[in-house]
Amino acid sequence: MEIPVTATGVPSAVLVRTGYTVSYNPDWRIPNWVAYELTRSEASAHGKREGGFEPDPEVGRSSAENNDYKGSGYSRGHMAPVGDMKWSRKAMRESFLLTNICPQDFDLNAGVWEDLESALRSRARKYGSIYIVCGPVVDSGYKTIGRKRVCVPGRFFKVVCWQERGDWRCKAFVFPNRKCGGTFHDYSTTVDQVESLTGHDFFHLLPDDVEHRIEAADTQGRW
DNA sequence: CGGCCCTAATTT
DNA sequence: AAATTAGGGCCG
Repeated sequence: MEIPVTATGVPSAVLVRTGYTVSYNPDWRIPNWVAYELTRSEASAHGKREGGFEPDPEVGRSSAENNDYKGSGYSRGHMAPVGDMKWSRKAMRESFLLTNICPQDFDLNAGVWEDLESALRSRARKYGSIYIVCGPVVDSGYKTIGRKRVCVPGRFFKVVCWQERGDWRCKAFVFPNRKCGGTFHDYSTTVDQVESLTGHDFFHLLPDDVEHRIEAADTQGRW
């Protein structure tokens, strides 16, 4: 359900992990998207943050390295967050692979981005499984950092869908890659808009009429 | 405070 | 060289 159809013409190596699936872009050295289902029990797990950032051996030389991020002015921002992987030590460890990481502004990472992650865990605990996809929005002429020329995204998206009282619902967000004021609600948009920005097709397993209806609707304020 | 990170120093 | 420890900054 959560696995998108990747935009055509975009380099992609799909890697299936314990807690998430990633479409890795070997040219950009960052993911195209990261997708996973977050269940009620997974979102209820808690424990010590454990693990360290490391290159992904599964993609060989195309992996970003820690040196690329060092002193770059950007943090190593998780796409599938550690906080959503605490139900398994292996899943937690795998979340630190640099194929799951993007150069992200420090204050965005620790600010509204983290806030949204936390809010989604709450929703999963309250309503059951939710399906989460997130990743970068890369503009032409993007900046890079490090020897491996790791792409610095201009924006980040996060789209989610879930079933509530028998109805499918979804929400979408886009954040600029810098300190974002306000709350994550201020960055709400439509799934259609994110599809337009990225070229990916989200939640394509939904019945066509449902997909068409809810992905066009801006659901701001309606959780 | 706990959570997202960072760097430097120290140990092995 | 690699792992661990200690300390710092920012956010909500």
